[in-house]
Order: sequence, then C-alpha cells, then structure tokens
Amino acid sequence: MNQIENKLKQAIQEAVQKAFAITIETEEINIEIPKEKSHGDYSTNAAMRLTKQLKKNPREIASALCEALDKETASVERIEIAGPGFINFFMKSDRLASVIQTILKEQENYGKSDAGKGIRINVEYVSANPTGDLHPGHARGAAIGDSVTRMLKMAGYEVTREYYVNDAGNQIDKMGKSLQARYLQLCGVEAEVPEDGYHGPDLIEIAKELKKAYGDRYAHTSKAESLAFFKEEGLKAELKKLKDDLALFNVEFDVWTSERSVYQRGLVERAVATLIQQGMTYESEGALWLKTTEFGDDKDRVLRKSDGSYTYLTPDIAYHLDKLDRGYDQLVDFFGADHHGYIVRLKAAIQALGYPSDKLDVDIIQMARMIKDGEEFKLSKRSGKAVALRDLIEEAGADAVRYFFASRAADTQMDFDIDMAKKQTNENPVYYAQYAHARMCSILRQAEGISIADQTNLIAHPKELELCKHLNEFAAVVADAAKCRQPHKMCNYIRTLAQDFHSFYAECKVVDKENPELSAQRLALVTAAKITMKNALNLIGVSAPEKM
RNA sequence: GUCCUCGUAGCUCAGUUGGAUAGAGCAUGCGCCUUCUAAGCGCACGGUCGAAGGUUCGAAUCCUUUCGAGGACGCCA
Repeated sequence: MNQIENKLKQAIQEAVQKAFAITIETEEINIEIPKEKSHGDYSTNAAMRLTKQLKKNPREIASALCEALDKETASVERIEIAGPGFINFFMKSDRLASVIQTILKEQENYGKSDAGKGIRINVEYVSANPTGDLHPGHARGAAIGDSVTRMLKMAGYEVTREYYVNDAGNQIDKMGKSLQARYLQLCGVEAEVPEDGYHGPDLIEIAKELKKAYGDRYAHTSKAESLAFFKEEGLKAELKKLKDDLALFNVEFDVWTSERSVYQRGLVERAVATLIQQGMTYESEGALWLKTTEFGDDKDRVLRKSDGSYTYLTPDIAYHLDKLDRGYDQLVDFFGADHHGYIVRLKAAIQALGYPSDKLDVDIIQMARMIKDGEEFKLSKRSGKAVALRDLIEEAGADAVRYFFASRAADTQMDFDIDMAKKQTNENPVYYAQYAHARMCSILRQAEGISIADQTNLIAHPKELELCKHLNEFAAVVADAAKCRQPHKMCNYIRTLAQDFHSFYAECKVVDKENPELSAQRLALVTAAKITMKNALNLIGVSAPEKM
C-alpha cells in the first residue's frame, strides 16, 4: 500500500526480533506523520507500546531498537529518540520523491489497493420513500453513501450499490390519495389532500402533467376506481424524479429493489416460514410476533397483523434475507437518524434467521438542520415546506453540496447554512481544492513543450518533500476511510493536499527556462499531484475543473 | 420514564481508536501580486475538550455520576 511505511514497519519488526528476541505483527506497529516537522518525516510509538511486555522504560527500548534497525533498506537517513519514547525517522529525500514515478505510471488507478480483496459488500443508502422530494437528510445520506461505495471500490472491495424502494405500504395509498386530490382540484372539483397525506408542491406538478395528458378523464370516475391509477402514475413520476435528482447529484445505484417485488417473488412468505421454522415466532392476539427480545430488543415485534397484512418490518426482513442469499460477506445500511430505533429490530431478525449479527452494519446519518438568514429553517410535512435536494443543487451546485455533506462525520448533528453554501467564495472549502487542481492544470498548460522528467533526484525542497509525503499517503487514506465508511477523512486528505500544493506553489517556481532540468522534475511532481487530486475528488463525487 | 447519537476556539467541524505543546476552515488583525491563476501564500489572535470523580507512566479519547441538545420507543412506514 504505502511502500515507505511498510518498509519502516518491516524494519521495526526485524529490529524488535533482533534486539529482544520477540515477534510482533506489523499490524501492531503504528506509524504516523508527526504534526511537528522537527519530529521527523515519520514516527512510531512502538517502544512505548512494548513497555508492558518487556518491563523496561520506553527510552531504553527505543535506543535498543535504533541500534538494531536496518537504516539502509528502510531508506532512513537519520533516527532520533524523543519525548517519552517516540522514535522519529528522517527519510532520504530520493525515497520520498520516488512516489512521483509510481503515480505517473498508475494514473487514474493510483490509490487502488487490495485492502478489501475478495470481500463482497452490499451498501444500501438513501432508500427514501417514493412519495416526495429528497430532503437534505437524504442528500447527506446520498453524498456519504455514494462516496463510501466509491472508496470501497478503490480499496479493492467488490461493491453493489443498492436502493430499496418502499412502493408497497400505506404511504403509497396516502400519496395516491393526495395526488388524486391535487388532480381533482385542477379539474375544479372540490377535494382536499388528506390530513396525514403529502402536501408538498411536487404532487401539484405531477397532477398538472396528468391533467395535460389525460384531461379531466379521471375527475368523473369514482374516487375508489381511479385511485389505483393515481397510485401508479404517482409512483412512476416520483421514482423518475428521484432518479433524476440523484443523477444530478452524481449518485448512482447498481440495483433498485422494490418492496413489491419482494412480495411478488414470494420472499416474504419464505422469510416468515423460515422464522417460524426456527422457532422464533409465536401467535398472540391474532397476530404473529417475532421474538426480537431474545436478541436485545426491549419488546417483541409484530410480523403479521391481525388483519393478515404484514408490518413494514416483515418485507424488510425478507429483503435483507434476500441480500444475504445473494452471497454478500457484508451488508451495510445507511439509515436516517429517525430510524435508529429500527436497527436493533433488524439485527435481531438477522440473528433469528441464523446469521451472525455483524453480517449487517447499520450506520446512522444524523439529520442536518437547515439554517437560513441565521435561523433554523423548519421542515414540515404538513405544509409541504421543505428544502429539496434539487433546490440545493440549483442554488449551490452539486460539487459544493456534496463536499459539504461528505466533509462532516455522519453521526454528528450538523448545521447546513444555505446562505453560506450558495456563496461561491473561499468560505466553501470545495473551491480551495478545485482551485488547486485548476492551478496544477494551468501550470501544465504553461509548460507545453517541456517534457516531464523521469528522474526525481533534484526534488529536495522541503515543500516538495512535504507534497511527496502527502501523495504517498493516498492509498492508505482511501483504504482507511473506506473501512471506517467515513468520507470526511477523504475530505481532510483533499484539503491538506491542496494546502501542501498551494504552499509549494508559493515557494517553488515550476516552469523556469533558466533551469530546465529542475523544471522538468517539478512538472513531474505537479502532474503526480494533479492525478492524485483528481482521483481524490472523484472519490467524493466532486469534479476536478481544469480552469476556474 | 427507558434507550440511541452527540457536546472540542466567536461560528462550522477534525482529532490516525490511549500518546509529543488539542488541530483545520471561516470570522478578526497584520504583511505579500513587474514572477507559472491572489478562489492563493505567510504571520498573529483565539481553549477549564459541557461539569465532577475514577482507571495509569499518560485521558478530548476508556468507566461511573451529572447537566445540556437532538432523536427513537405503533398490529405506521
């Protein structure tokens, strides 16, 4: 992955063996890049971690390790012991710069690793009901979920991106009735959207389209008769809108699974039969219950209501069983915070089916508060007042919105300042990174005709080496961010990469006729940085403009 | 009432899973464009990590208590 750090770890491992005749795993060795530059290019706390095992003080251990360490194969120029027992490594500069040629060779593949090799993973995200516009909470889930799948792929996982369409429950009835009311209103017929229906403006638009296509044909049939029509048309229109909006947001899925199809394929009956067979259910008060309390839930849950229909949970269990049957090693769901109480239930069901609970990981996407004019902008289903994803994209741009959501950890409650997101200024950090990329491209345009060096022996300026070190980290950051499912780590990487580049730019002149050799080598560095920046931005679904 | 997720600089957030003097961005102040994009660079200011105990060489991080914010607790989805 990161050759330099791997070599260091190996060297430390060997040194431990040589000095103390004990074996430690390379995974146990922690290498980090110190914040303080005087603490070296890399450092390790390995000596401190060995104190308990060896019963010696950390500095003593550290000096023994330094003695035993093979500096040559690890490309270490100099070693220092500092603080309570840190070992600080100062690397040979040509070793740091060697990453440039690697990047130039790998191009858009730079950053790939085999961290997730052979692991089949299914990631479900957004899965918003097809009954209305996507709101900022969905946008956050979409940005994070999509970025995570991109990173997982880069880290070598075999990934399926999946959307579960809830097209079978009561909410579709409500949506159909609401749409019907909007349609009738347009036809001049007295009608009202049900109190518990959907009051958003999107249904008015859909009703207008239907009026255009069908005239007032459905105003004269009985309500009950035409309801099916409105349900189907509404569903079709909402689903199309959903897909269009997500496409605008640069978010795609491999598989769309509808709740109806789960019923139609007999998966619900099969899942229920399996649960009954496993002895995980009982009948009471005319309903069928699942013993979720056996797996930590605070009460048992109804699978089949006394009227014979199923609760929301049951097809969802069947759906998850179907995913497991498809042979994934790992299932991941991203849920909105308002569904977090549901996790225990679902995981209990997984166990009731005979699978280990950790087959399914559920990550919570916290709600985002919308701030407008310095005040919270309340969303209301009743009034249909909401900020739609589409509006956000229109006002701020998909790049800015995606970056904003991806740059904060999913589990924190956050504020989304609409006015700030609209501003195309440096208050929005996505421009900082994109500007760095545009600058790199500009330099390369300036240098047209000058060939890019395949040597890096002149790369020795501190700013150059900082940049190289950062480029070196990329694949490891991708793998880590993918594993933790935390795209904000990628955003941090992007920001610091931009920072290192801007800082380099300010001090190092790249295109310089007086100094053609250095120029050619710096061009190689800039090209490598450009490739890495583009790859990194792509992982969070943000474009890398060549001009700004 | 029970449970979940949080609480870090004026604001928005990081903090590599227990490590060096807790970091960024924005905002504020001061420098820097005859030089490859100033959407930039450099410097400064800014903190009782909500509070109190505990665990140990060492705590923003782990444990207990407590205060505050948001959410979940349906034969709704």
